[in-house]
Amino acid sequence: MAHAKLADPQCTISRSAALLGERWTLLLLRQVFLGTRRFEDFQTTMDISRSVLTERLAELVDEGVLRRVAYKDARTRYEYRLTEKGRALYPVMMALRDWGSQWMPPEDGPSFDLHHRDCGGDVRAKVECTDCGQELTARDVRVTAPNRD
Amino acid sequence: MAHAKLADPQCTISRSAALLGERWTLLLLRQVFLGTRRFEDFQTTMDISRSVLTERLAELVDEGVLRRVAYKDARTRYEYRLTEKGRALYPVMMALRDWGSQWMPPEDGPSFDLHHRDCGGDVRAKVECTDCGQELTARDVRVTAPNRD
DNA sequence: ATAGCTGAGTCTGTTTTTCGAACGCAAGCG
DNA sequence: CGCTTGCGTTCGAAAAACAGACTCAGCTAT
Repeated sequence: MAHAKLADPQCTISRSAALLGERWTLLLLRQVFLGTRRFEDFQTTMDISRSVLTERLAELVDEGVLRRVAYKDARTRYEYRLTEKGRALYPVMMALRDWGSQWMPPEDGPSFDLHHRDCGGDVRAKVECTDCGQELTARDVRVTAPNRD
Repeated sequence: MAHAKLADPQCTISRSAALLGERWTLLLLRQVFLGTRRFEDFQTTMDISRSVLTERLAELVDEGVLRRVAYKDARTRYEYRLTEKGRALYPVMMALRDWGSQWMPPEDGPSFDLHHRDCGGDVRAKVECTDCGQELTARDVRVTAPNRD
C-alpha cells in the first residue's frame, strides 16, 4: 500500500478504515452489493477511470473481499464477486445507508428501497449489547485498555 | 468538492460514501470517537499532513458532522466536536470495527476494548428487520424501486 | 520588555494519485 | 477479413497529498 502510515497497525478500525477509506472503494462495494460484477459495468455506472478501477479491484481481491470468477459470454471472461469476508461488510453498508438517508437525504427521495424478503419489513443497522440486548449509542459505551487473557 | 462525479446524487450510500470515503476522513472520525478534539492532537496521533488535516476538518464542519467550538487554554482556541449528525455515525464505526476485528485482526489483539457501561457486555453492530426483529444478511433483503407515496 | 513558547493554522515546492483518452488483445461474428 | 466486445494497459496532464518551514497572537518566564 502506498501510504503505509495511514493505519495504526494495532487498531482494527484504523486498519479497516485505511482499506475502505481509499477513494472509490466504498462506492465500488456499494455497486457490488447492488449486483454489479463486471469491469465494464463498474466503469460505466461509476464513471471511474479504468486504471484506478483495475487497481481497486485488484486490491479488494488481494484483501480477500472480492474474488475473480470466470464466466462465459462468447468467450471466457472474469467477474468480481463478494467473498464471505466481503459479504460480512453488509452491516457497514447498511449503517452507511441509514446514516445517509437520515442525515443527507437526496432531494428526490432514495433511489431504491430495501425490505426483508420474508416479512416485507424495513431494514435497519443498529448497535447493541450482546449481554442485555439494549440498543447502544457512543455514550453508553466505555473504552478500556484491552483485556489480555 | 473536487471530483463532483464521485457520487451519484440520488443514492444515499453513494453520497455518504463519497464524503466518508475521502482519504483520512474515516480515520479522523475514529479519532474523534476516541476523544481527540484538537488540531495538534489529530496531527501528531495520525501523522497526517497539516494542510490536508485543515481541509478535512473544514469539510466535516461544512457537512455538519463536526463543529468548531471555542475553548480556553491560556488564550482562546478552537476544538472539534461531534454534532448530533456526527454522533449518528456511531453504528458505521462499530460495524467497521466488528468487521475489522473479525476479518483483519491485528496480530497482537485489539488496541482497546468496548463495553456496555451499564452491564459490562460486549458491543456489536447488526442489521435487523424493524418489523419482525430478525437479524438480516444481504441475502434476506430485497432491493426494489422506491415506493413513492 | 523581551525572548521564547504554544496552538492552529498557511505557504511552498516535491512526490503520488487520479484523470481521460488512446491503445492492445484475443475470441467470436457477419 | 474486418468489426465488435470485454478487460484491461499505457501515457502525458491535472489534482491531491506530502514534508516541513513559516505566521500570528497572546501568554510566560527572565
